[in-house]
Amino acid sequence: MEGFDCATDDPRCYCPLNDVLDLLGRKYVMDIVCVVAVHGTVRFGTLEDHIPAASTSTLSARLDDLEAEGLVTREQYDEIPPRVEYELTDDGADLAERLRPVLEWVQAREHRA
Amino acid sequence: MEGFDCATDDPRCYCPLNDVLDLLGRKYVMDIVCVVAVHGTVRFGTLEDHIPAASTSTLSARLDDLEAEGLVTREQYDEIPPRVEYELTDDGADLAERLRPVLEWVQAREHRA
DNA sequence: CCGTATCCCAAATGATACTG
DNA sequence: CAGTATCATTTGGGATACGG
Repeated sequence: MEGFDCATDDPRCYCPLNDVLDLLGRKYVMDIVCVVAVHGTVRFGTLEDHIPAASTSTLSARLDDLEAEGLVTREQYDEIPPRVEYELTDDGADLAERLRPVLEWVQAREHRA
Repeated sequence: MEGFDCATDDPRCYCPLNDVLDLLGRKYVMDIVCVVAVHGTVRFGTLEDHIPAASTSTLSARLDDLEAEGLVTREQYDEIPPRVEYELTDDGADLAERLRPVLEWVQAREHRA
């Protein structure tokens, strides 16, 4: 991994644990980012349809986390029935773009297996 | 996310949950991959030094998982004292390469904050 | 040195019901 | 529709001690 900003002799040379990485390292989070990225803008119910393994409460909690981290925005429309749209921020889109090669690799690998 | 192999109307269009993604989405796993990638080959104790937040048992368990997924190899030398070297497989190195932009983004972002 | 075995605890998720 | 609240449960992870 040449070029990676990391002096190999420093015990803390690796990309250290932090909030975003912790968040990414939680169930469904990469999936959520991916689904939002693919849709551009997406409603809560749609997310549930796409990630049926995640419970309502978990999905909701992770979306809150993502919003708090500034990776997604939540737009609420006061209609009846209510409608809420989630969308990636510029920052979130940047992350999604970097995540894509990883997800493609995961997909390709599963296909091989 | 144009170009991502995913039809947006399919409820399962996103990169689906699978074993590798689950593994990546666990505490310290991306860190472990990164540390091994940076070192090329690394001993257990060194990994512990680099990721002090992870307990011995957790580190050991994740390394087993990574080996089972074919992402790292474990080479044991019957010396006294014993020595074990972990190394990325070709597959693991491929993943690490794709992970790098993500980790750089995480690092850069933390630096901004 | 490199782990595994145990036990324990906290955190994280699931299920469900209910509300604006 | 889009959640929140609550409760139960699992699972993951920490600490420690011991074995090869």
